[in-house]
Amino acid sequence: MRMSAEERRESVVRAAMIEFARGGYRGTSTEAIARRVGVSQPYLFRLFPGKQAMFEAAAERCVEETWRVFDEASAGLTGEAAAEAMSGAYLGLVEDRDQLMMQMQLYVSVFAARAAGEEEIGESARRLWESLFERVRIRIGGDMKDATHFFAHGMLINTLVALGFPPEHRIWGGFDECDGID
Amino acid sequence: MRMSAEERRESVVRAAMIEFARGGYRGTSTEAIARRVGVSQPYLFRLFPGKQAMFEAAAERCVEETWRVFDEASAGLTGEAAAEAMSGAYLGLVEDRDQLMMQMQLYVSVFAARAAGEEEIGESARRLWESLFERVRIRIGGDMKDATHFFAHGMLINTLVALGFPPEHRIWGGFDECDGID
DNA sequence: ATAGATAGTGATTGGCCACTAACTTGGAAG
DNA sequence: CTTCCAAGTTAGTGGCCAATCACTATCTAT
Repeated sequence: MRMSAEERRESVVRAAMIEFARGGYRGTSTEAIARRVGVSQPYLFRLFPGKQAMFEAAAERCVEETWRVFDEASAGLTGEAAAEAMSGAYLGLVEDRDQLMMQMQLYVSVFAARAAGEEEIGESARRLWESLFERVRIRIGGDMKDATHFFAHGMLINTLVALGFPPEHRIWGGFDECDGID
Repeated sequence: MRMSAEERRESVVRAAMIEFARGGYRGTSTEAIARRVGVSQPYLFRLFPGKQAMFEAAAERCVEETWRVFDEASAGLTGEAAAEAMSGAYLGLVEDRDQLMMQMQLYVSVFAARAAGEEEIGESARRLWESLFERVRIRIGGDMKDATHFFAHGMLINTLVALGFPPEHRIWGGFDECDGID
């Protein structure tokens, strides 16, 4: 039950990832996060300065986690082989829809923040994303075009998952032959 | 000032597209939409049964509009030429960020609705999307893989726009050589 | 044992927001 | 001119939710 603040923060981040992924920033109540953690709602504000900080922590964790998946899958590989391994790993993430959706929520939230005049959030999100892009690019051999294709197919997968197309649907077929990059 | 209910509904849909694109479903108040239309907030509820109906109308309009752009750009063309024309047209849409973002908002909202147990919304959204996919696929020659690539790059563009990468940023470079499909 | 610190709760509040009800205005046909 | 309908408004309500405050419980070190 009782745990250190650091441990609690960790479980809050994980719960926040799930809740924000499903409800978006505005559509998620801190109450829902607290319920998932198994803690009272006001206590969240001892662990984080505010709701936004929880979202940012969840978003950052999400990007880190994505790289971890890519990194593990392609350990020791380079070029085309690495690309195929990472594509396969990303397709595996389809099972864990929440992580893919947290990405999407990050994107739309950044846009909302920018539309509301808060550009700093956009900058840090861009840095996060670009650093993931760069690490992937280097891993698959350094070609810009290949990296672009890789990410493009990832973003399409996100969309198909969001819309709820079942993996056996024909639209998913396009991935069978090319595994993310061609 | 005074206009027919049908005309008003039309301007509400346009305003809703902009506001929902920027704020998302939960992050957009009907007050904001009403302000943009130039009408009192309660009057929206005479024109639409509720906020959700406004969102659905905006989403449907957004998909229609996307096809209209593709259709105009590729009129009379087929195959690779059509694909290039449509890719170019989509890149043109980057200027009008709101339309691209409304797409993203549709995707995450569908996921949220599904997470909340409302599957019907997901079904109609999938039908909408799939019908766009099909029309594009046929226009570019019928190949499934080509269509998948086309949409994948579209989704990546959405992401880059959301995050606010300026068009001159190097990450956009990957599009210079292949114009959306390779 | 007990003092101090750290983990955690219950009650509350002020603001926002979707939606309703009751009323007012404008304009076109007879 | 007046009557009637559709366009539009003002005022209000109930519910939700982030954040605060004052409080309690549990551990640890001396």
